[in-house]
Amino acid sequence: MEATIKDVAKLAGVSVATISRVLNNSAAVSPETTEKVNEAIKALNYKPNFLGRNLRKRETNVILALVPSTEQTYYSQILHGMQIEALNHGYDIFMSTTNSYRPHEERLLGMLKNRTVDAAILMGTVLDDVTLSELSKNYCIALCCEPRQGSDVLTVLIDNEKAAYDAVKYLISIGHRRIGMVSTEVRAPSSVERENGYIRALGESGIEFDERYIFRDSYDYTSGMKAAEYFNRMKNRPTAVFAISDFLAAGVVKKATELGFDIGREFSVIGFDNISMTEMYTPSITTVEQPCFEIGKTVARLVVENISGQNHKGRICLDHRLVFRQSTEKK
Amino acid sequence: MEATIKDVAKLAGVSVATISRVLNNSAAVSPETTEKVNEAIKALNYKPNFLGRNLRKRETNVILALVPSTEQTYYSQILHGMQIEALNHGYDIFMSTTNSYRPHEERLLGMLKNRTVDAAILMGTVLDDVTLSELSKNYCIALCCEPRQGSDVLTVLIDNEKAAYDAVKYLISIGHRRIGMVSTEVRAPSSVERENGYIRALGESGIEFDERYIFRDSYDYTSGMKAAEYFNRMKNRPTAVFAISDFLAAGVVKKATELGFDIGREFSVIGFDNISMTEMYTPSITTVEQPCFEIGKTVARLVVENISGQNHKGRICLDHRLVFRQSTEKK
DNA sequence: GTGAAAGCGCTAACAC
DNA sequence: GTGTTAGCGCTTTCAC
Repeated sequence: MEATIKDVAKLAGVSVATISRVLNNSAAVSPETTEKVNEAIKALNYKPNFLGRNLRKRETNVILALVPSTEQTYYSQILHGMQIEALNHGYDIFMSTTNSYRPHEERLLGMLKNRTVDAAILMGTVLDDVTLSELSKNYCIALCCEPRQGSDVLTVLIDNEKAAYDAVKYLISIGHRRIGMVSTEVRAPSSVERENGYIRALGESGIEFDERYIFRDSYDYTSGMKAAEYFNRMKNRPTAVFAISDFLAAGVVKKATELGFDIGREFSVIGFDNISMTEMYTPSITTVEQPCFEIGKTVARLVVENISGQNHKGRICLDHRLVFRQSTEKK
Repeated sequence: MEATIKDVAKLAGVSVATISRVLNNSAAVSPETTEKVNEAIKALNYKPNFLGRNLRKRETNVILALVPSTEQTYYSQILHGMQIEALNHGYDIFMSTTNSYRPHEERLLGMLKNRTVDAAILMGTVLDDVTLSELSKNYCIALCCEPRQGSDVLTVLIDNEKAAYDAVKYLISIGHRRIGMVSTEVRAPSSVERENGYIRALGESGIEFDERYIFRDSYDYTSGMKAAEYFNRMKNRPTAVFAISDFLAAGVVKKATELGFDIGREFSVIGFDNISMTEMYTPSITTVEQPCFEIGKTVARLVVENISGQNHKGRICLDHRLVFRQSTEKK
């Protein structure tokens, strides 16, 4: 059996209130008493039970970070940023995966309701807008990277439309006119916004948009390979491809290489996220980088502030940047 | 203000004890009463406060999974396995990162002491053996994939020595005699065991072990590139390389390709972990696969059983397997 | 089958 | 500066 605050009080010869005061530095305690208390704490190897504390204080100092899966390594730096910032404010970040499966996600969000956590940050969700809005009325939640239309839930992310626009504009600037895009059938808002950026960049450069230049399938790299095959079979093949994720871009590069294309300035590929693989790949892959660490820090800070009564909401956009690598380079 | 069990009791016209019974199915309650209670619960949109429950029951049904960082995607399937299995037993898995930084790890393990979590699973630790053993006396902890010598803490993993042995034996079987190894300066037990397997495989095949054929540096792929450069400068260059991680293997492949080596049967590379990149890479990389999902399920199950009073300890080994890809194939 | 009441470990108001 | 005490929301023993 572990020591409780009572045991410490008894040993130190003071009341439990005094122990609590020393523990929390919540009121003045005389130096002599403080020392006695600290000795008793050490002697009993006492650790406060947070269940008691949390129940009493109605808070846990834990923030839940929900990701669809940990397969996507770009979450790594976001998580790191959240953790560092949260720690600064006395909070811990716990991560869990929803597997993009509604019952899992609902179970985890139930932890807001049963007070297991103080807040939740969602990096993607399978909930509908209504459920999400309803939830945000009563609990402290935020979205990270993946926005929801028609909801003013606090959301920290980049401007996906502009990021895609910049990527495609760059492809145009190095001479491409027929530019394919690899997207997903799942209409995630970030994907839709990236498609819009692609379309705007073409339009501004007087290139007619042709729906057939967008290939949509799943998220994994085999879809990128399928995309490369698809583009290869077209009459007017694209000479460049913009993919909404690095996995897809890698698939395109892999298959295009097999098909004999010479990846670089002549046949260019741009991905999205700047996961570590893009640098390790041969050829290395040009990509759009999200400021993951900053995104993580920002969303954690705002969520902590919301827990303390503030009311940040709506979108907070941070700056993306293009990272230039071999897949768009002159040889 | 949220509804509490008292509010529900009042509305349903019964005692709080009865509400609790209905909630937990812990004792017989008449059908009529049950219905009244359920109606009141629905009417008030009541959700039990787990802080109260947890305090009273002295448990949280939460298991903490600690990883050094989420950069290593091979944790993904382990986590998934843990989650699925834990859920079956009514537990949730929360993950947090230690950044291989002792204060962070200690803070997180403090959650065992302050009862924020019921158990912890460590996929790597920076704690010393004594601290770890001491901790395991009083709390429910387990190690996953990364063992500790001289500790009988429950550990679920593969036989790293045998896995490395198998990989190197395979390289020998396809004709290699000069085989380099890429390891890390940090003497993680799993790395040491893999080095031992490498040495045993050479010995059994009558190949003299030469310390210079082991290149040790850091974990990331640039170290793999350095290794390739190092091996390339040797008089009797290796014709094959076994790396203790896929990142290192990818670095070797990348640099060796740049140096003009033709990766495959003639110059072979084997990695470790089977992260998704090994399949996406060009050439795809032969590697040792750990049964991650099974490892996750197993450690979660054993930990849950330990929470309920059992005393599993020591090593539990699961089977690895070699995944053959282009980096060891005939062209 | 149901209720009363104790109490999990802690904090914080209030009294002195 | 310190102690007394109520009570956070829940489960569970013990009566009936």
